[in-house]
Amino acid sequence: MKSYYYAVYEVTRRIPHGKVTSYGAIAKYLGLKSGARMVGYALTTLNQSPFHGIPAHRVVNRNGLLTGKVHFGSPTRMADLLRSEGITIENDQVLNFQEVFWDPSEHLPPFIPTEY
DNA sequence: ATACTGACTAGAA
DNA sequence: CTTCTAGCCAGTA
Repeated sequence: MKSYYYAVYEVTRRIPHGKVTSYGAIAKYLGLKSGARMVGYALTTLNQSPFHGIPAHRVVNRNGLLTGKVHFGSPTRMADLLRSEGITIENDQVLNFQEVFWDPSEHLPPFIPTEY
């Protein structure tokens, strides 16, 4: 497993309760060029990794769409988790996306690649 | 080793 | 406005 996977997990773990972020935002914070896809891939392996307490449901795509919901077992699991945190979901999409969006590069200290 | 597949996204057509 | 395309790179067959 590649090292930046851990970085992705760390960032995801720090998303505040009731907030969401996007794959691209995480990729940008980590300095992965166009690496949004890799972020999604890293989260895919989350199911079989030792990291289970990670709030992966707080990561959506740039439009606030719940693109990763198919990985949560039930079709409504991801949306339910988000709703339980006070986020409004309709049609698998975050309605108040702007308000609940949390940008890692604005709330976390600068990422240092050498620490992984 | 080659081919194909994605929890993506920005830009071109 | 809506597709389409390229770039991204680890897994799997």
